[in-house]
Amino acid sequence: MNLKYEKQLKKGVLEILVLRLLAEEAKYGYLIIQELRERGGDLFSLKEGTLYPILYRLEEDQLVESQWSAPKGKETARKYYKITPSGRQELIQMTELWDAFSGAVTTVLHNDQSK
Amino acid sequence: MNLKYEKQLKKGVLEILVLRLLAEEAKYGYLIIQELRERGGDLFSLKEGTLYPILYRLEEDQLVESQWSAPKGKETARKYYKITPSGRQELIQMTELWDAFSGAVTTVLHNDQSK
DNA sequence: TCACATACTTAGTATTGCTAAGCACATGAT
DNA sequence: ATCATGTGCTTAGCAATACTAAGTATGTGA
Repeated sequence: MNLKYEKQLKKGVLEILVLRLLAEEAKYGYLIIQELRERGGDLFSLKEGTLYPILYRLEEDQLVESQWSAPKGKETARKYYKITPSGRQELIQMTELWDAFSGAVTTVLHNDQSK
Repeated sequence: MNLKYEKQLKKGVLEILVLRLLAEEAKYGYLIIQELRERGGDLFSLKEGTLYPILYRLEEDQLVESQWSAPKGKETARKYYKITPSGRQELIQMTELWDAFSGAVTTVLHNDQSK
């Protein structure tokens, strides 16, 4: 049942990924969902019910800030999130942690001692 | 707060790691904890309260089988877990999933489009 | 005797991704 | 005109899992 493991693998990682996308430029939620699907296909696809709580947590931790757009013409109002300075610092540390962690996992999984 | 993210990164991965260790040879719980700490340091350190439920889940899913050791002399009885054939199949699929997933995450995190 | 390591178990908590539903608006097809 | 679809945000409740913390039992060394 790969779906089960796939779901678990996402835990914790989605938060880093979202922060990374926001480090490029301010974005709104719906766009983040689309970009994640573009970059990771099914592996990173997620529903609104997953993303928005992540954004709320990031904002609560002051890693991002939000601002409603002033809709021009017929546009729907969008809530734009941008990364904060402390968000950038945190992203650096999280990236280092990810590199160390994923490297260690890969080493164990591919370290063939089983003859 | 790196501890928080570290905890989340482990989710789902610990199960694969435990299965991988058992693919080498039959092992008992306490030994698995020690080997994980050896191989991943703090990143993989886990408490009994985390490991044993993982083993029970793996057994419930029939990916591993357990057998109590016949204690020789003064030894404490130990419960040995060994991987099953379907456990080996699952491990292969989980490893492929991990490689694809971790590769995709690393690509996003290190893809410098932020100028 | 008392602390510690080994070895397994389990109850309860927090985090987080999920489903599912809802609201509001715009657009295109029937 | 109505109805489905896409955009865009919100929220309640569920399930999985790593955690803390405590318990049981044995053996060893100070």
